[in-house]
Parts: sequence; structure tokens; C-alpha cells
Amino acid sequence: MERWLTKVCEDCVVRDRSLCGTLDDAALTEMSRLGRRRKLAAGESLQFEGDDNILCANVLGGVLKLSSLTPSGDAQTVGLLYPADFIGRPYADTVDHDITALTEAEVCIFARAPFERMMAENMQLERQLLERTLSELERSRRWLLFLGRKSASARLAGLLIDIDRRMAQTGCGADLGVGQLIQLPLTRTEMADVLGLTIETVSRELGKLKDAGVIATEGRRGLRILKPAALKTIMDSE
Amino acid sequence: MERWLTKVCEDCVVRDRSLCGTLDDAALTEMSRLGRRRKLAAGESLQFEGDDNILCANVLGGVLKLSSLTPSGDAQTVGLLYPADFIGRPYADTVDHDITALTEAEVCIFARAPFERMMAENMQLERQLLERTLSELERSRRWLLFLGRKSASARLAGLLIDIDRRMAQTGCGADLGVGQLIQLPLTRTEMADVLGLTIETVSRELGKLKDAGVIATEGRRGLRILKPAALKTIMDSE
DNA sequence: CGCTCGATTGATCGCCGTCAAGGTACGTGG
DNA sequence: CCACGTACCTTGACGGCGATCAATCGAGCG
Repeated sequence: MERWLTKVCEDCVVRDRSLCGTLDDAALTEMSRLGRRRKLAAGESLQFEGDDNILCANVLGGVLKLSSLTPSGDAQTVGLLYPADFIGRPYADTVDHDITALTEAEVCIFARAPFERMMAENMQLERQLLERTLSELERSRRWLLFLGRKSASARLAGLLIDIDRRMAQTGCGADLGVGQLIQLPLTRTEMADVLGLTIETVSRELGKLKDAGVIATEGRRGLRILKPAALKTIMDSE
Repeated sequence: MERWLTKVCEDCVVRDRSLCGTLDDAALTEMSRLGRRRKLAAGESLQFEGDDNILCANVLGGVLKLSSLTPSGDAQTVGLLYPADFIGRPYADTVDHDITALTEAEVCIFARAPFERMMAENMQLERQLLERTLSELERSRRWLLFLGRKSASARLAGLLIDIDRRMAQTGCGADLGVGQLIQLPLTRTEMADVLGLTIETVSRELGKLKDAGVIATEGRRGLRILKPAALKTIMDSE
């Protein structure tokens, strides 16, 4: 029994990169007892804004989004979640954002209460989460700068570069190197929701990048970055 | 000597609301040995993006901003700091944003290394910082939604409401209640930098709010919110 | 092969940025 | 206490970027 539970973590693809990466064997065994895996279909939601906050999780595979609906009805995505990312907000009563799978995804879920107990007993867990949260805050603030000050083309370039980097890091199918085929985890509409733009503008800007030979597309979700330097220049431009 | 150092914290105006609020007497004595107060003139910067990350601090009084310059040269403010707020990013090598006083301000500074040592030895300190960072991340994400999806008038209304709330909470001069005089901690230009707008648009939108009788202004920095409900409606509108 | 949903493309509109010209608060010095 | 100067703010005219509305296209699936 014990061995089986441990094995859940042993074959975990993100074990060394996730929050759990720093745990010793005893703590990992305890964690494996608390966690359970769940698969999500594309479009399926893990939780909704306003829900009771009862869970935390690690992303094992796939890409998810954090989003909110404005009172006036349209969506804004405030963050993307890739494998090894942490989901949840310990100590809070309610959930702040919807969490929805963009692709098929798998997560390792912990009930919030026992997870918080684990944090209290394992300092390195709390420390890890603090460092991750600080990083995430920084990511969010950098994105603020994009939404506040950058043109549609710069925002799109920034998103494509970010996706490329994250997909490479997490081994979601992208390899390092120019011209590699990436499978975009987002539809045009979803990209628009991240960028604070409309689907039409996203489509037009993608068209311009294609015409300029900076990228190439393959079907709806295939993407090749042909001129990374040019893309970065566009990202940094106004 | 010991008594004097302790006294530094004893007369601290934000003692119960700051990070240090949860510390016991022994730990507080240790903190008071590490911290030193510093006054900042309006416009003075505590640190710049790219600097070596050598300090953390608590805000004692005044209002400060966190901001970045885009490569193309214009400013975006990514956060505002009020009394009792925490400044700094433990564990990071370099500083992510400029920190500048908007008004006269006072901070209680700790060198980063000893501050991190204190955190390692005082779990509640790390725990407090984690909770604050999670809150701050949430604030930042909510602001993302504004910059991504809201009109100039909704953004401005949101900022005014936020300032009102924070000033009331931190006792910066605002009292609760309709029509109270608030001293805005920001100039029009600084408001524009927060909102991702231009100074002209901010000025025009303020004018509209005045014409509608929602607010009244008094000199450059004086503000009264006459119709809070109307302001909230505008904030929630598209 | 046809259906459906998503993506593209085009035409037009409006918000907000830009450029430009006063105007007003507020500190300074007479 | 008032004149003056400067920095900040307000107001106006105009243009462009991206939203909106609308039609068509095309990928992917049954």
C-alpha cells in the first residue's frame, strides 16, 4: 500500500520541478497519500470564481488558464499554467478566478486543509511556495506593463515568445531552436482574452507577422517562429 | 540600549498591521536591531530596476509606487505601496522595478540577508509574507483585468475607489464617509502611469466625473467622492 | 461529402492618443 | 501682501489604432 502510494510520486513527470521537488522521502510519501490525480478535458474547469476554496494542485501536464469575467460580461485571462506550476491560494476562503483547461490536462490535487498542514510541518514547502508566488507576482506585473502600454503587435509578439519559452521549458512538445513546430495551447479567442484584444485583431496581427516572414502557421494551432530576433524587436517596440 | 532599540518598534505606527505584527517580544527586539528608518522626499527613489537586491522594508508612512520603464521609454506603474505594506523580494538577485516615493514617505529598512535569516528562524514571518504576496498577486491580477478590458472612465473610477479605500484603511488623512476630503497621493501624470492612459485623458475623465457631480476636486490634489455608488457603477461598466 | 465551429478578411466607427494652446495652482521673491 | 514664474493641469482639434459589424473562408469531424 505504502509502496503504491509512493509510486504515484515516483513516476511523476514534474516531480523534480514542482513544489514537491524539495521534499524528502518521508514527506513525499505523506504528500502522495494526500494527492490524487485528475484528468481534465480541454475546456473543462477545475473551479470557478467565488467557489469555496477547497483545493490546491500541481499541474502535471497540459496548459490551463486563470481567468475572470468582468461585470460587463467579457473574459480576461490573467495567467497561464504550465506543467509543474502550482494552482491554488492557501489561507483564502474563496476562489479568485476560474481555472480552465485549455488543452487536455492532468493535475495532482490536494485538499486545501491537509495541504496547509503539510506546509506548516515542512518549511521548505512554504518557502518554495513563497518563492513561486513572488515570481508569479513579478510575471503578472510585467504583463501589466504590456497591457498598459503596448500595441497589439507588441502584445502578440510577447505572448508568442512567452509560450515558446514555457513550452520549451516544460517539454510540451516544443524543442529549442528556430523554426521548430509548436502546438499553440490557445485558440485565437483565448489569445485575445490574454492580450486584452479582440479575435479579429489577433487574426490580423498574426497575418502581418506571417506576411513579414517572422512566423509561419500550420493549421489552426501549429506555429513556427522563423525570426526570433525580429519577434523580440516587435515585442520591445511601442 | 536594548530598551532603546525595542522602543523603535514600540512607537511604530504600523506595528500591528505590518509584517512584524505577529512577532513575539524577543523576535521584535531582534528586528528592531536590524531595521533602520529612512525618510524619503516626494519623488525620491529607494531603488531602481536592475539594482542589486540588497534591501527589504516596511512602509511606515506616505505612498510609494512600483514602476518600470518600457524599452520605448514610457512609464508604467505596476503597484502602489501604502503604510504597513511590505517592500522587497527576498531570494532574488536583482530588483525588478523602480520604487519611488509619491509623497513624503518613511520606510523601515532591513538589509536583505539578515532579513532572510529572520524569516528562516521565524516561521510566522515567512507565513505572513506568503499571505501578503498571495494578496498582492491577486490585486495585480485584478488590475490586469482593468487594463485589459476597461474603458478610461472605468479605470479611473477603479483607481479613485482603490485610493479611497487604502487611504481610509491606513489612516492617511481620509475618513470614512461620503464627501470627505482626500489628498490624492498622485499627480495627473502619475495617475496616467497607473492607468495606462495619457495625462490628457485622465484630466478629461476627471472633468466628466466632476460635471456629473460624482466627485468634486479641491486644488490639484484634493478630492471628494460625492456619489460612491455612481462611481462603483462606472467602475463596473465596460 | 457536408456540417459546424473557428478563423480570416473587409468596411466603418469611436475612443483615446497626439499635438497644440491656454489656464490655474502654488511657491518665491520683491 | 502682491507680482511673478514655473510646473502642472485643462481644453480643443485632429488622426490612428483597434473595436464592431458583417460576410466569407476553411479546417477538422462525423
